[in-house]
Amino acid sequence: MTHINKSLVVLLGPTGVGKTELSLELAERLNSPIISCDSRQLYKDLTIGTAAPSEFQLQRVKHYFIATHELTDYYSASQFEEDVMLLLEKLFKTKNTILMTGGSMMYIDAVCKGIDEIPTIDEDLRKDLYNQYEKEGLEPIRNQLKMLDPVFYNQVDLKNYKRVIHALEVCLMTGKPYSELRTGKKKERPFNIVKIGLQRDREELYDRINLRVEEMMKSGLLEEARRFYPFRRHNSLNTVGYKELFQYFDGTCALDFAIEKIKQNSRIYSRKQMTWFKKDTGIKWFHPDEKNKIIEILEKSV
RNA sequence: GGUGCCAUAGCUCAGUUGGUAGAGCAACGGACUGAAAAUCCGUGUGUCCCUAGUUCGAUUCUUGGUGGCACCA
Repeated sequence: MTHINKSLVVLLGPTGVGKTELSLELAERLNSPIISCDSRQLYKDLTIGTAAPSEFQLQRVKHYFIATHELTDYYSASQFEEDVMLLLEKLFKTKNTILMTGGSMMYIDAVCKGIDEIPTIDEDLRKDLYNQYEKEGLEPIRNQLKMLDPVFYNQVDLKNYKRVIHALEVCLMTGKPYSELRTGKKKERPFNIVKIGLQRDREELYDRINLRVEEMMKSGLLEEARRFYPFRRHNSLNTVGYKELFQYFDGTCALDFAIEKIKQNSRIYSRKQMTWFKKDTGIKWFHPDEKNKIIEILEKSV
């Protein structure tokens, strides 16, 4: 059923643009909790390095998907879609407008556009394939994929091991070609979606990112990273701000170099986010200072 | 002050037996359907320090500058 009076407001933008601060104000104004849409802030304890909302901010507005998962947990865009859809169903019973904010592009799309129904891969199967990949390289895996799903084999970037391996995983797991399960169909949602994009001039954004990294270091990012060094093989720690410091701990680079790399990788990440967002013509863009304009738009559209 | 070496992309440097140049890093563009802050792909952006010669043609050879480094005073 469609609730035409229900709206999901999505506040998005590149890392460091100023989403968190504005999201609190908007949430209060909309009388909404905040659904965080961040593939790293959802892990417990990655507080400094992911610039997660502070204790104080979390008290100010109820947040979902902040520090809810263990560093060793497996999580994905598809699970996020499922979790958020269930949550929205519940929240919309008492509220007409819900705010979601974050910069994880695929998570946003999973909620707004949906994602195909493909089973989560069995842990052992994934392990086996990665063992094979480490021992024999990608070639044998490519060949298997070519046999099981020649259609996808011809589409996929054959150098991108994650895509190749995942396609084969799905084939082996389901007994069906991966390409058959990939419909790419957009799911209809029973609520309106309003996307607000936050944007700054590149120089301004880069300055903020660089400064924020310095502040993270002052706040104790080095100690935070050292604490989770034992977890470095987990995906949750394959994250800008941690992986560079792990290299320093490994002794493969100097601390100053690692810090510069964090800044650089954050800047690169912000560009990748913008590359993705630019394709989405449904986003209305604003500078974070244009708060009144944003509120005006929201009052008109929700 | 003298002698020697160097000056080429944002940086570190190749190179052109004279036909206006290319690597790494950086920078920038892009792809993206269950690990996405992941993973992968693409692009050279240049007064070859300045000046005057030689030459059909000079970033390359020669003269004179300028700047840097080293050694000798």
